[in-house]
Amino acid sequence: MSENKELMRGTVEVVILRLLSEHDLYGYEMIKLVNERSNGYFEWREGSLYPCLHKLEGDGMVRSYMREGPGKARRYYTLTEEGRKVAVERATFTREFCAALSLLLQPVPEA
Amino acid sequence: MSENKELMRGTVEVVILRLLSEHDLYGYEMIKLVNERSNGYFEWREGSLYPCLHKLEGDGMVRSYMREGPGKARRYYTLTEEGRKVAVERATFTREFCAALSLLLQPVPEA
DNA sequence: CTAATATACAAAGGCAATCTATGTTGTCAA
DNA sequence: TTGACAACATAGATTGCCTTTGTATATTAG
Repeated sequence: MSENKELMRGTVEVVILRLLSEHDLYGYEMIKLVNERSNGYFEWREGSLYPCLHKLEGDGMVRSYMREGPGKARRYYTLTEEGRKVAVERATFTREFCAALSLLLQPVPEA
Repeated sequence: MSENKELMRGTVEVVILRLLSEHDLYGYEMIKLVNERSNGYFEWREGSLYPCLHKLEGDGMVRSYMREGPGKARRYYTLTEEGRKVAVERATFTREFCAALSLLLQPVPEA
């Protein structure tokens, strides 16, 4: 499903923000979650995700904290107030963009 | 409408191919057409389009020819047989990708 | 008739998000 | 104890597009 990796561009941030709108998650969990939910259209790897998470943290969109438990300690991410606002805006915009693109790409009517 | 230029990535080629599936067009015309049809979500400029057209021609997806007429001579583009096939495939794939992304970005249900 | 604007094509150079690749540490099952 | 997997991390390369600049012609305004 790697027909066009370029399409993924600009989607990582907004997908992360949307995921965290439901509840806190740790990085590795996001990867599994997205790859399952997208019916194979997304194929996230660590290298795609972690740099982006760090950037979002630097931008004040998310905060992180360690949580101990069974297994290895995990770094959970949570939305800041700003992040929660931006999540809605960007998700809305991106859905509208998808709609506009799909419209442009409608099948050509048969003669 | 330049909230996220990265979203445009990987869309230029498929949109061109889809446009040419209807009838031949020249470059400048494509720009105007897309910017109108997309309700402002696309803001193509020359620098986005022409290099991509040349690439598609190099890849054997399109052919071009000059057409004289009133006004300045224009270079028209037309799909090759291969290009016509790829146009359908890529447009379909991209629409499915948009659907998958929109699904991921569904609004969070209110509590 | 002249200036300004729009049409039309072209290409060099740079950016920035992402991918590839690799590394580390810790856990668990065989 | 060895392999596989979980979990995080980052350096470096890639690449498509944007910005900028350039050319030339056509059209409209004044």
